[in-house]
Amino acid sequence: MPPDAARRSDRSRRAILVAALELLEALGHSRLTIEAVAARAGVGKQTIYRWWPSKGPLLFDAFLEYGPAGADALPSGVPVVDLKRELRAAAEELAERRFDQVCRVLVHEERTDLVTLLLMPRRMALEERLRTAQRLGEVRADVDVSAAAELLLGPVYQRWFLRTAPLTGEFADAVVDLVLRALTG
Amino acid sequence: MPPDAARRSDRSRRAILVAALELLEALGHSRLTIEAVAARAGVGKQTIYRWWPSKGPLLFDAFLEYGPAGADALPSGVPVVDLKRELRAAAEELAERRFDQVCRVLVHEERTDLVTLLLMPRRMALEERLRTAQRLGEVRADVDVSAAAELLLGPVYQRWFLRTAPLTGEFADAVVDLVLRALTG
Amino acid sequence: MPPDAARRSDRSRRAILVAALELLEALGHSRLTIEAVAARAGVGKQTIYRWWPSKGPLLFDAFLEYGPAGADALPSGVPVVDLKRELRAAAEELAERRFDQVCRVLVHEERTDLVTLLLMPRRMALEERLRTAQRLGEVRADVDVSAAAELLLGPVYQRWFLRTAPLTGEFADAVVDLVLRALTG
Amino acid sequence: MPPDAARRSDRSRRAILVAALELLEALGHSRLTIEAVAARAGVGKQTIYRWWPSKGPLLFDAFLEYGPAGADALPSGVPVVDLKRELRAAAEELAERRFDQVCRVLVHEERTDLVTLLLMPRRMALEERLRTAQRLGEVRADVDVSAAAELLLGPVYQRWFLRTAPLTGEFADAVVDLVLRALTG
DNA sequence: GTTTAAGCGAGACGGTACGTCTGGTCTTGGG
DNA sequence: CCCAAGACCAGACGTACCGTCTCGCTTAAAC
Repeated sequence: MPPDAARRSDRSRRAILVAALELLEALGHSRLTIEAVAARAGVGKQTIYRWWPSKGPLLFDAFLEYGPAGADALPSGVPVVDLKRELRAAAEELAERRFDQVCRVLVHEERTDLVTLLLMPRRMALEERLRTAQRLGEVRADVDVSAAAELLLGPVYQRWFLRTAPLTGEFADAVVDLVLRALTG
Repeated sequence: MPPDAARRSDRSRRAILVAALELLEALGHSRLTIEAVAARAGVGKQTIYRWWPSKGPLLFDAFLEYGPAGADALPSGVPVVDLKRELRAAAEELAERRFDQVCRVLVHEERTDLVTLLLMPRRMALEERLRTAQRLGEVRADVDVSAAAELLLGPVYQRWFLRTAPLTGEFADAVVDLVLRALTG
Repeated sequence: MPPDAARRSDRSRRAILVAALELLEALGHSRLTIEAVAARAGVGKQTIYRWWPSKGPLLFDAFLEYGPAGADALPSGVPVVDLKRELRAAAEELAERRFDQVCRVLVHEERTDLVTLLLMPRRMALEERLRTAQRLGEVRADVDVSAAAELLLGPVYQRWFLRTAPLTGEFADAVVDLVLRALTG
Repeated sequence: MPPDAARRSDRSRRAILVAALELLEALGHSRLTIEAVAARAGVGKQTIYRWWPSKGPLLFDAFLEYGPAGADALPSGVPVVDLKRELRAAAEELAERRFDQVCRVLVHEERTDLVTLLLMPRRMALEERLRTAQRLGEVRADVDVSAAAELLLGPVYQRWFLRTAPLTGEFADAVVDLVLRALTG
């Protein structure tokens, strides 16, 4: 039977999540071991295995709880500016070591549900900006917002994941400019 | 000092590469072990470690040598048709188990140089089609072919490694249609 | 830090010792591997390495625990008879495969302290008989019992480890007869 | 078929024997590997395996060829003095590292024929002294010279092989004194 | 207030694979 | 055809982690 969450030690839980993130940053995803997390957290291995099935979900929780706040600037109302801001923010997020490594663990474990969850807020915000742009007539009305978001994020994700080229703000801007040409009347 | 490549046993080399691919297909990248490859190839483990540092480069070589031939159809000369063909081919390649698994091992081992190498031929072909289109005036002369290729491939690669949605031919076509709008006069 | 002996699994410990002796008997000391002992005992290799540094001490413990009982006959009180009995017993012990093989492993690993420990009981018994003989006046009072024991055991041990000649009971008797001439008035 | 001894390279042979003894002295018998001998001798491994079946015979040859000369003093004619000289010489020989290690390899490989060959000269000399003593009436005529030699050497070999106690000249003398009591009228 | 019964730190356990080392054989090119 | 060199197959070595298990010990709810 599953463990009783009510009696769970919050002290241990937090120690584990913090230790996981610290080690992830220090060692990278492939050298991170559950054993080391337990040792650094001063916790029995079983306490980790009791609450998480593997590294992936553990790091996911760790990131959710101790990851960066991500307080975004308010939209300016100018579509092209806001879209660029949003895509640059996405690129910067991916460049952060913790975020990057967590995502890579999740991709490696094929936990796409969790990766998606992690990437979703950014995507929702981007779609919101696209809808605004649509309302203002800067994007054609027949454009599928979801497809458009994929078009914008695709090149960014690719550069991140495959590291084919540096993931700069200028690149993000260029993508926005190019894609916008496809979306305008 | 490094081993003497001139005296290398080609018989063993081929047996190892074949065994690696077979086991990769049967077990997937996470269950594939060097030990099993050696056993199936009828080879000492040392013979693998002598020539490859880890699973990643081993599978890379295996795929290069015994991967699919990739005999592509001749270009039709109609840019939109050829671009769609090319992007569909890229998507189909990624969907193939062997290719997928090899790439994932390489990403996990942080050997993105090799992933890039693996993906490069497709990209080169795509850029060639774009240049043809440019010559025919279907793509503006000022468009950066490399950036355009990234725009086309980005969404496809994203769906592949994040598995956020099925990687169909229709999707590839849609990407081409959308991006072409950005690239035409 | 060293492992916690209190939490040691006695089941595993016994299984390992038994397996070690069985394999020693079946294979001889040079073909005996830790790996095989672990497999036969149904135990992880680490459980052996955790508690023993090498084959030598492992086999030593195994022999101490599961070696022959050594229930010796009561002394008859006749010195020459008891000395012969004792030396014959020593010779027979050395002829036993398990004992022989354990000693050879220990000598090879330069653990002569343990060999000595293994041979000590026999020697103590022999010295006891010599003291009795001394009390009865069959051995001169000024004889060093320890040196005398060495004189008796030396030829036996020599034949054992050099295998220069068969180690028979008659030989042991002859040694006793000869040495006694040196020890009597 | 066996290799053709006539075409054997004497240069290699000597280099191997010297290297073997040097490494034996440096590493001890259990850490000595054929591989290291070949490397140090600048010789292919096969050249060793072609001419010697294992470490034992190799070291035996090495010792015979490059071991100490052992030019012994002339006998004094006084039996007890000569016997003591002889047994002390035996003890000193065994104390020498090279001799010791070669013997141990041979004992470990159960090549008692070769050990015997190595120890035989000493034993022959000792028996010669015993026969002289017998001729001079210091040893009874009915004493079996061979058995007597065994009685003398046994304790010495034992202390050497098992290292139960230091193998001093005094000890050798004491053995002679004690045993002589058994051999005189 | 005691008594349970869980979670907990600790770490031993049976396993699996690692990457290294050595043994003994086979192959290649040079002399 | 011997030799140096060293690649080869084979398989044991000792280590690192895996995920499970068992120990006492808190510790908080249920009695």
